[in-house]
Amino acid sequence: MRLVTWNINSLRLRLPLLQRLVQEEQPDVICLQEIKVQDSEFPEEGVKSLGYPHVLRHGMKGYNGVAILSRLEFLAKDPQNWCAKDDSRHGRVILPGDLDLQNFYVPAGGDIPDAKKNVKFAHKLQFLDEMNAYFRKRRTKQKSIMVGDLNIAPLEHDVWSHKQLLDVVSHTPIEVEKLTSIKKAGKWVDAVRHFVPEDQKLFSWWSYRSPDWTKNDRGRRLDHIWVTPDLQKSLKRARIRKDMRAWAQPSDHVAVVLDFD
DNA sequence: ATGGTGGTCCTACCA
Repeated sequence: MRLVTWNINSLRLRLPLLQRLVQEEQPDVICLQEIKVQDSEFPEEGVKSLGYPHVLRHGMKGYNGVAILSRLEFLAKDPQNWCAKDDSRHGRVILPGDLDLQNFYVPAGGDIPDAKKNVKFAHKLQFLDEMNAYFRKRRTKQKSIMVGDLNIAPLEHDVWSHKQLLDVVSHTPIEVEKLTSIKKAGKWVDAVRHFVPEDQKLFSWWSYRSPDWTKNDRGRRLDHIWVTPDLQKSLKRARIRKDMRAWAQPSDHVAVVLDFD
């Protein structure tokens, strides 16, 4: 089984890049974030012709939006709202074998890491609290995977400079603490760090706001794949497709690829 | 301390 998560930053604009990714990886399931297309404009035929007849889409006009594309049928699908907002940040499917798969697009949180001065940061923290409550409340679930652009780089070597990013939204102590708490609540295993030691730098995002993204490699690991402990022994391989950042007209995020039995 | 680029949609907003 091959699973991919990718913040595509506009599905319609980057459908050709999705096609290239499909040709190169042949994933069974693809979780997308920031599709930036409302459901009525969703490129249904384009996605199906890539070999994905089963689609969950949860979009809105202009912003956000997630989708799950699958070669396997869904036993159930269930997009969900968070923070009492209909802002298209989540989708969940059950795959054959009762594999539970959740796809999240956590709010980025704006520029100022202070919930009193910045409502976007307050929204991000509230979203994380709701995720925590959700995973704490549901029974210990097996065969469960959660992926997405979580907009937090939790570990010291998930950012290019731990010291310089301590006060930068995505790597502040309060965000890291809340994400770590969610991880504990769901007993999640970080499927990528399962294969890559924590002292090794690892990024999935490089800002557009740099004339040369390769210079000094100033990235962050914002995109994640977590699995429940029962799946840990099934994990085969995980990769972050850094090379995709050098594609023509790229997303600022690259795909994370997981192989498992 | 500041501004840098790229997406949607049409005037700013968001990343």
